[in-house]
Amino acid sequence: MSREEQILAAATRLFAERSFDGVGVDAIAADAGVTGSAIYRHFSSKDEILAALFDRLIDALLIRIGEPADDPDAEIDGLIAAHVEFSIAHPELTIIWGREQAALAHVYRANLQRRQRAYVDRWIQALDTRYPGLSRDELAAAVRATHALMTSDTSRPASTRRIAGLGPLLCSLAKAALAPLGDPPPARVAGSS
Amino acid sequence: MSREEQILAAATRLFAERSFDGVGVDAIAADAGVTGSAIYRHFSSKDEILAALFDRLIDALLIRIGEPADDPDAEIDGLIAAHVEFSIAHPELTIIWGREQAALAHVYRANLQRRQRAYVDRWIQALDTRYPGLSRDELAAAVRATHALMTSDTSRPASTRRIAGLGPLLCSLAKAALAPLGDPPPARVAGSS
DNA sequence: CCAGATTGGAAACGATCGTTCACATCCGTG
DNA sequence: CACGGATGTGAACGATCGTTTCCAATCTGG
Repeated sequence: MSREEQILAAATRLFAERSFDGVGVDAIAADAGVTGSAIYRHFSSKDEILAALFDRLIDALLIRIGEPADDPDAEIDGLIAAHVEFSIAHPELTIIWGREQAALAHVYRANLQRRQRAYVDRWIQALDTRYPGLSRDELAAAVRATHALMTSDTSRPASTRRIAGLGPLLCSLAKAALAPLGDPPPARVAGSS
Repeated sequence: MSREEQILAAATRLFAERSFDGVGVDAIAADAGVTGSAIYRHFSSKDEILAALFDRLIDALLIRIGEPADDPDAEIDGLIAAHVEFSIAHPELTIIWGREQAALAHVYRANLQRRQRAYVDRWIQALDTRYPGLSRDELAAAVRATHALMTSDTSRPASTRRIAGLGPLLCSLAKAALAPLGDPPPARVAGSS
């Protein structure tokens, strides 16, 4: 594990436990086994560390969702499973993702928002196909609601035990939450009733 | 509006926009029309301001939910409506609630957690009555998931427009999300099929 | 009008913040 | 061995942090 990765791992842990503004570079460096000034051999600023974390986060997320499925229901199920699995596999990054976006310096924010929008658009596309007739604002709100539901375990106090079978539970809740968005569209060709 | 309320209003706005650690007492005071040191005429510390915000937040929430309803479905619907309406009426407090709990000083944390547990227990009771047979951990996870869904609009970028009919949409999504928890329990006395 | 309490401002405190700089150490390559 | 680049340390920087202190202004009740 390179020093750079050690620093990122320490920053991930500390940013999640406290916050970006609540953690100093000296604390991150100490957790990585060096002194504060050594941070600047690997990152040009504290902000760049946070930006690197967001970049890795989106990478890990985009890798999980793969290529779109043809069947609308299968596509949504795949997106849900990927998102839930990510939030369980990387709880600390998930916490940072939901909490520290405003703390990201303006210089790096545009890039994060662009990649993030690509991810959300994939969701909106999937929902629009499966539940047609909704406005883009409504679709975006539904996506936000579903994402919040799936990452809700990160708001659990760190002391409490993570329950077994959490992933399937969150998947079923997320899938069910989308039901009121509408009935499935009619199949392209006439067939079964 | 008393100076104390002005300070709390300024703190609410700034803590929500930036974060607790990211806002200095001078900024809060300036927003309230005084200098930084004047803060300490009304609050003993910056932490006490945050504690006061949490206290008011729980107050506003507990007032909204009122007394428990007899019908399990009506009770859940009431809880959902109250929570959604609160998060829409007080978006800044909702942001702070979800983001700054760890920033609250240890001295004030126990009180917040006690009152918050009372609120969550009311939810767990309602869900346990309507969807019996689940473990307490599962119920707690479902409550967290539903709460996250209902407050998801606070993760919207501040620049985007809030959509009309957001409240009913979130209510229906929240209600539907609970469906996979199980079928309704049989009525106490034999009657309609 | 005056005594006392309330409220606010200016300045300063020690601490911590992110960052830089000068210097030492190490390591691979010639 | 000599050398240059990569890596790390310790000290210091200006800035900002939360807080305290001292003093002035304002208000209130007798």
